[in-house]
Amino acid sequence: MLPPTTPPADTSDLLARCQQIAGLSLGELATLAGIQIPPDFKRHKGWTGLLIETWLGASAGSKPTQDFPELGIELKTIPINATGEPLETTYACYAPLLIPPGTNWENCNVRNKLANVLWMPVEGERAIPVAQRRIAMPVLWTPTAQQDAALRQDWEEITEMIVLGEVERITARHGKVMQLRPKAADGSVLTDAFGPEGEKIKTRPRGFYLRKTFTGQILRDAFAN
DNA sequence: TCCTGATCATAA
DNA sequence: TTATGATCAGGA
Repeated sequence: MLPPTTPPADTSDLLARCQQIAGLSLGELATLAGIQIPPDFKRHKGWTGLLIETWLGASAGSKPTQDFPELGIELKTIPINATGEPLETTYACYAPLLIPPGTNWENCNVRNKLANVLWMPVEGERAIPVAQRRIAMPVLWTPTAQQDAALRQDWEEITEMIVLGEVERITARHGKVMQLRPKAADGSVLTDAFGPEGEKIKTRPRGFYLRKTFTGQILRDAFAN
């Protein structure tokens, strides 16, 4: 078995590829793809995501679009424990701090990113050697009306603060299901934002993240019944 | 123990 | 510099 060389033709093709790798270990998939296996993720934080991308035929690169543009689907690998609960929050997307006029929940990037997400849960407990961690069953998710409303509420609260020049007051405690946190190589990276008096300020770049309680519910719902 | 803020690697 | 892929790790 080798990784695909073309993008999936359609959604069922994509799901078929997921089924092919479900149950396999990261070590098996990496070896088959000719990819080196790191001892841990201290210096390889996105390794699992990139490995799964190659096995599903996602277009590489760091474009602010979905992983499967023609299918309108975003891929997210998510580390889980033995109970199937998320071990980490999920990065959604980069958060613009100079928000163009006319931006609203309906047309914002984060909603577009989360409209259709293919969740690929992967065993992530640090006690399990990287090579032995297995891929779980995929979950193709679209927010319910309730979930969309919850995301919208958090987005509007956070975005309003950004627009009002209060980005420095936003902490990870804001937002019931989605939060804003630093997203950069380190604390020295700065980008433009607005301050309280409408002046330009420099601040750490931020990203939107989904809380574990939220993603945990998505996974639980998918396997309920 | 868990969460927030910090951090690591890479591409264009 | 922006943006992708995320996980790390120490203080609350």
